[in-house]
Amino acid sequence: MDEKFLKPYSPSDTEKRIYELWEKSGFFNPDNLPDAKEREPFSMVLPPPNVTGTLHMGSALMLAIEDTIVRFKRMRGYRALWLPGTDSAAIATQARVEKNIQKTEKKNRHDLGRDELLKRIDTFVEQNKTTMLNQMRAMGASLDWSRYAYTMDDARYRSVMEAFMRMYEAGLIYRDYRIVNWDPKGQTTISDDEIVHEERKAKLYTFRYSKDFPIPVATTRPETKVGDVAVAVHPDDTRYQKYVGKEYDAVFCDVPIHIKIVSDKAVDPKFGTGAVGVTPAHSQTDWEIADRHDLPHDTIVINGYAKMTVSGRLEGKKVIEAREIVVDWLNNENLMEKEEDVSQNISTAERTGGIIEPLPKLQWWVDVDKQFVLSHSEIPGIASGDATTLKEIMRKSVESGATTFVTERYKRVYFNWIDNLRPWCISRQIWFGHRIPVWYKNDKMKVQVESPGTDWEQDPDVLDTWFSSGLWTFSTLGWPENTDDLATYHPTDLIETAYDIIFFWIARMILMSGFFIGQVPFKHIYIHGLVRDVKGRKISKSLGNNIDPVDMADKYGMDAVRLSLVMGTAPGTDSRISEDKIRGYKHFANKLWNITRFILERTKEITLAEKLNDADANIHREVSNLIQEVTDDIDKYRIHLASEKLYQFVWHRFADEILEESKPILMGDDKDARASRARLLRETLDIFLRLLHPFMPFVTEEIWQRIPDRSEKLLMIASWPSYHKE
RNA sequence: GGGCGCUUAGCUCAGUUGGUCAGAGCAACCCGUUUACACCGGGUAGGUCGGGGGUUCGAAUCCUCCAGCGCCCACCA
Repeated sequence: MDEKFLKPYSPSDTEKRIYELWEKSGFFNPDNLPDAKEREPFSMVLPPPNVTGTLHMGSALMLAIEDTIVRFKRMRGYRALWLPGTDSAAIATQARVEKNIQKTEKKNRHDLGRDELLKRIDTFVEQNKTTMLNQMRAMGASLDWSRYAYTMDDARYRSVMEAFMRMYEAGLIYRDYRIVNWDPKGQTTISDDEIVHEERKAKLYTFRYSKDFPIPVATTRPETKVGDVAVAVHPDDTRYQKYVGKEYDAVFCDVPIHIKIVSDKAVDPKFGTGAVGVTPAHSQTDWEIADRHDLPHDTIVINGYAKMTVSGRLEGKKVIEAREIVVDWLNNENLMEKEEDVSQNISTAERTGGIIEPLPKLQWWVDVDKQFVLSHSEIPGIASGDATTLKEIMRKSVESGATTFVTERYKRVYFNWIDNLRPWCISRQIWFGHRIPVWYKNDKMKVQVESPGTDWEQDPDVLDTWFSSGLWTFSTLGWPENTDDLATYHPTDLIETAYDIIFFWIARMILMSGFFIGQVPFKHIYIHGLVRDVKGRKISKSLGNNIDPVDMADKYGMDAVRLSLVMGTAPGTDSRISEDKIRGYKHFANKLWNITRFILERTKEITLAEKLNDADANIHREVSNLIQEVTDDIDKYRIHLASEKLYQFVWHRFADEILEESKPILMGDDKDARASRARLLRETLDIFLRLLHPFMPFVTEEIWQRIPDRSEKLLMIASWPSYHKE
């Protein structure tokens, strides 16, 4: 017996060495697996972590689940590909770098210029990337590094440009002047789903524009009222019918305004006074009302820095200051009728926390409702050559079952989102990202990747990071080229990700994959929940409750960290992590270590029986049932149950009972019983190592490398145990 | 306003198509150090599975109502 077994299992002496053994074997690349060509493919892309920092427990959970599945599939004989990558996370990354520079050098991005800022970002990204890839290795992730992709690398750049061009040619990408979600803090537009609503207390003011104005209106944003062009009332509201169509002039806080009374069904007669001051340039709803009534849209009174642009006492004031000034003015003029406290949802930018200022801007959009002809379609319900829409692709892909949610309820969440989907704003006023391939000269515009000539100016904006992420399942496999990888591994079999990016990412991948290759991007969607701290709180920097997975692995071993994340964590539900939990699973790794020691020690001088006796055959059947259940569980992605069953059986059935009762047998006089039991124990150990390997790859491989009679050299590619159907 | 969930032992949660599903881990208490492991073993705890009603031969598991809690979406100014 290997002398190592005489001491407790030491993860820190083991993990790095074992990972190198795997990586050097070349079998992370499925094409190197024995008889690769005969194997059925299984593929999965890693949701690329943002290069903004280091891995957190959420990423660790994701890696643990995915690695467990891909190791299982590999052992089951699949040509298993797990494709690694990292994400540039445009806005988040640029914001981080800008902040650092602001702090250390007191410079903003304009002081540096576009080229210099991008250089700085590249340096930052390189550093983080190295750290993160090493962390993924530390997790034991059996990723095929030969296919590593980064959202901003050359191959992905080509895919993104190609995608933009094709969508533009199909008329799905267009440029439009309309209200956008402007983030004054990040100085960029963001899409609807990058908004986070925060409930805050606000005051609702009821006032009149002037003494002779007939209708009082209510607002939470008095400062925008200098941009009003109309008052809208509900068509059925009898109180105000007589005023509809009338026009009034007033000077509101030094600003001359012209107000027309219109009737529009978007107005709720029961809210406030039943009359809305219409501010087309600073409200989505109002912009649409203005559209319907042919009102002017160009009454911009707030700029991109959230400051007032009108002249008079409000000039240059921040919106918050302007609000107070307007309120004072209304009170002084006796125009204020009521002030009441209300709570309202305020829109903030997910990445920067800035309060969104709706502003009209000329931006690029993806039209999800426009019809186009999908020339090639493998999506059930849409035939090749059918006219369809992006929204329909998203709907049919899931409705038809071509792609399924492992946790059924997320299907309804997904449909709910599609139903509310509006045009997707894809241009961002930042510098880090894929620059929009559009060129301008005077009032001419060309859409192409290469510059049309020296006197043409490229659009300064870059694409929403989710635009390129949406291509991920196929851009990583070589699209737009017709590669073998694409033919072999797409659609991918599984996507595994957190529920907070179903809309950002899952839906966009379905959209993009459907449009560009007429396929679903993946057959199954496994959604995992958030990892919370021991008190159930979200893990965040400000709370300082982050537990670093690699730190924990240094203390307790990565197998323990992985088990603590996976055990009892049902798909789609949040879980809690604590150091105590991790410590507990370290004990399990050691238990397995000692089980091995016991078996090797106690059976080394016994010649194994040819055949199991009846008692041992019964135990073998028990083990066989376990194999069946565990296999079935993992096949159905119930890895939380599979791991618990294994833990339970190995420790409390096998070690506590079977090994205990084996002691007298192995030391007894019955030679046949001894031989039979020795064989049972050796075989069962072999089976356990295989079954446990996907969950705790390091300790199982380490043991495997040290047992004398193993049939296959590397546990990582050993075959999954078979079982007899009852 | 719309949607999705949660409520099971002190704590954290499992419970897959309704029938050994009333469970696990941790914590607690008692006992044990005969050589695999003290990173251990044995034992103990009695939770009417949030509440009411219903379907069923049978429900934690399906339906309905009620009470708490959470999340997501939404242009109520």
